[in-house]
Amino acid sequence: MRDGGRARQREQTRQALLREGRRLFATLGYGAVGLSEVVRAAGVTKGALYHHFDGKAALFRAVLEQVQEEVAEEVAATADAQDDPWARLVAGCQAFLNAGTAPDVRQIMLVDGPAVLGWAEWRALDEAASARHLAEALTALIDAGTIARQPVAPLTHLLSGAMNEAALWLAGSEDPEDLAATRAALSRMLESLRAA
Amino acid sequence: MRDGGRARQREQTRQALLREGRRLFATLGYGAVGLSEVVRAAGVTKGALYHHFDGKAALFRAVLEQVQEEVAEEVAATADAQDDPWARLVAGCQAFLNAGTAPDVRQIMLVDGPAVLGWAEWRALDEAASARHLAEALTALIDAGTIARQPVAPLTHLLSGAMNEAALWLAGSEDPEDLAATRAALSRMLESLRAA
DNA sequence: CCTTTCACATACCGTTGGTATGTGAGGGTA
DNA sequence: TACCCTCACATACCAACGGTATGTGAAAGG
Repeated sequence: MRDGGRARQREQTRQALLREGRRLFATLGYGAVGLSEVVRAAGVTKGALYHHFDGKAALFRAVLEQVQEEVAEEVAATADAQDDPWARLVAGCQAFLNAGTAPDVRQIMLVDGPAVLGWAEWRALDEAASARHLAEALTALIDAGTIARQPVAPLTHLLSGAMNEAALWLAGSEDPEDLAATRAALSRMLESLRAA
Repeated sequence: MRDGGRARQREQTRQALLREGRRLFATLGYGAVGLSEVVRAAGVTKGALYHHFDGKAALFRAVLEQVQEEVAEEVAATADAQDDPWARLVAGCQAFLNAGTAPDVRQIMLVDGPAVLGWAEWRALDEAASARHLAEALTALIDAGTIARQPVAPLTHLLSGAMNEAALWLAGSEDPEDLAATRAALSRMLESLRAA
């Protein structure tokens, strides 16, 4: 009775499951995490977990959505700080490179995501969260004549894949020079799109 | 006594496990495949599987190595048919795009691979099988002055990731126009590297 | 022919994801 | 305030799976 009623407690439990699930999925990987560990860390039982989520994969999906939202938000914030559409594209891409090197993002979003949910569903989530912004930015640049007119979907996937893999590599790299070199190479890649 | 001795039978059993494992991993995905299904399809028991492999992940690793060898061989063959170093790079990249759309390659090498073996080990295998060739081709082109001098590792990962994701997308795409558009976009990307 | 080895088969175990059922504290209603 | 229904879990349980320990019969070696 100290704080709010049932709804309060419900949300609190759900957040605890998401928090501990995310932490364990990120550190151990999806396959190596047992639900017993998750519920023990969250201070509840399996009954609570199955009351909030449909199963292990559903919990992971909820965690993944949360991670993707955070990444998309960070990328969008960085991009929107720029005025020029072209500068927004470049800044957004580099912001994604940064975000992708975080351990949570790396393991949950880039490594386990496609395998657990299947590539198609993972793609749908990624599309809704961040790839859509990339496609929109490219479309705007094409309409403005900055980039040669061409189908955006292939370009989106090529760039998205390039950044995903690069982020994965950078996350395991110790040489800080690699980040600068990758940014430079990515910039050159993007720059090549400007000419007709 | 009809055919060769033990060694013959041994190899036969091993190949049967690899064949059925590959088929099931490709169609159902690693997580959805039970070892009982594999051994039943191969006509042996779990004893045989654990006599040949250290476990489920080891079987998957052996299957993955086989898939990667095939892809690398196909890519190398296509590339080596070209005389010009630049033409070899372009032909090799497009051959990889083709190979990556095969269902086996898609599921085993691109989706489950990183999650099952971990990204680092998956990368090591990929490096040994195909990414090394890409890096060598880029190095040769840099030494020849065709591409501006720059670190090859970032470039390799950007291109490798771009092609992986593109292949994944193309595998699920129904529009045959997408393949042509992707090849065109990839060609433009590669072309952009020529200028200094 | 005898023995050893090898390539499996059989039987079994612990753990894990998932389910079915119990329960006690809200919280609306009279 | 007494009642009671609902909801947010806890408890108890199960089937299936990966993995292991042990048995076995045929092939190689002497």
